[in-house]
Amino acid sequence: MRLSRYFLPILKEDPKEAEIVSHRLMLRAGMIRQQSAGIYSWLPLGKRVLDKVNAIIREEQNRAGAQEIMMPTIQSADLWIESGRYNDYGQEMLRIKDRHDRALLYGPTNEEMVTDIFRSHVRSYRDLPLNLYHLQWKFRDEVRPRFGVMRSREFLMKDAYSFDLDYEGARAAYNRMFVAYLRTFSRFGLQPIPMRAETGPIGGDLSHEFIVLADTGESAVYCDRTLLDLPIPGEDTDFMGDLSPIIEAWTGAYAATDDMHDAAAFEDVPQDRRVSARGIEIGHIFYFGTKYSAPMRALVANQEGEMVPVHMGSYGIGPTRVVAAIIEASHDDAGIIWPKSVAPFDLGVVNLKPGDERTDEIAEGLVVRLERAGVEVLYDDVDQRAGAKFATMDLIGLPTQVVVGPRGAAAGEVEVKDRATGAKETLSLDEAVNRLVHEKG
RNA sequence: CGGGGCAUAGCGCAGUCUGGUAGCGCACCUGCUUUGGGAGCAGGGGGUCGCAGGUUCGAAUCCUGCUGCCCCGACCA
Repeated sequence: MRLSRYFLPILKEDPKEAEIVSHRLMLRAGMIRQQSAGIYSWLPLGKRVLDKVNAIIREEQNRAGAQEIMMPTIQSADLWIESGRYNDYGQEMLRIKDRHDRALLYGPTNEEMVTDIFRSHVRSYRDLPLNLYHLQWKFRDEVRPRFGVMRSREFLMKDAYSFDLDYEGARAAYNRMFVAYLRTFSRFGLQPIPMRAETGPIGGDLSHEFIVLADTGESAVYCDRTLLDLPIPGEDTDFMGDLSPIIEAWTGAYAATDDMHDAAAFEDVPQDRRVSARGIEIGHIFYFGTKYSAPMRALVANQEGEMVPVHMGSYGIGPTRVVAAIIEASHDDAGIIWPKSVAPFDLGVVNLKPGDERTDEIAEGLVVRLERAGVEVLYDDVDQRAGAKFATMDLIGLPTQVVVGPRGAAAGEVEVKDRATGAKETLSLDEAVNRLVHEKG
């Protein structure tokens, strides 16, 4: 992609409304635009990151046996009246009337709807376990949206919903999502810490929040340092097998958010292992049993032929929030530093002197070779001074920058710079291509 | 929802107190020079001053009402 043709409205100055670093950098890097309080458009650069995040989520959900569906944003109030939540949910629910004066709502979550889908198609325990997930926009009419997409009113949400015959089955489903979450967040370059959580309005009695530590986190969190060193379950994890040893390892040490904190229990953690920090919640998983299946009569026949309500769980990740969390965890004074897995482009090629025959030839040849090899390249062919180009590249945070200047071009050399470390290396064209294609691989 | 604040060009701001034909920096367009860390000079384009009323010969400025947005707190993925 040529930068001269790319819609990247970067800002040199800090927008005054942005208080936290991720919000500021997302606006400055031209990733998002606020349309209304807590409602954002995603511009090309931001959209690319969001797509990468979603792709990883899908891979790991599918790996864990979940199946993707898509449910509407607009729901009928009827289902919510049935579950009893229409009155309970309160002002956060955006309620709408259609032209026939029928009560609709913009979905804040989808337990009722997925339960309806389930009950209308599944009759037997033989069809279980089942896990359906979707990625969809949700709306919660927060009293005070803030921090950009970290706490917006409209936000993208991946929600998975599991259906099992009994508690044991549901527990296994919960464990599968638990492991999938560890893998997912790890692939974002984040270090997830599962913490026991309150179940809130979703209900239920088994719940974990996945927290990443960040100075700007919304809540105080406390945990045992050993959790920071646990190995992430590998790609070869057998999701059909017994995952409980993994879960036990990850839930054995102390970890709690502010509202669940037990100061006395925390005292039992050796002093040098106590971590007291701030955290961002990027995922939340619940087991809630028959809370919805019972009132909504989502019943299946068990082996004895009795109709029993299914045991359910729900498992959320907010991709839009995740993008902000990644920036909170990975940036410096110059801008964003994307982990390779979610970077909007693999690398940027900076042509320091567009219009110079030799420099253009080297830079464009490099771009073509890299793109043919499947590398995603943002090619800065804009006629600007070097300083401005470097500042832009640093701001948007592509993991690697390849600088092609007239001096190096004459010698057939380019400079490869690592955004995170700042390390620069001068390489021949062929060396650079080999290296960069290999790193992408 | 309690408390505080802001609204003037794409962005950041001055002008409002004390009414008199709307300004600065960045960005944008043209030209020349410049060219390895956000260039310089010259010229140029762009604003119903959030909206609606009112006062006045005259309102960005004074008065009334409304709307939007931000910050602190309570609440939340």
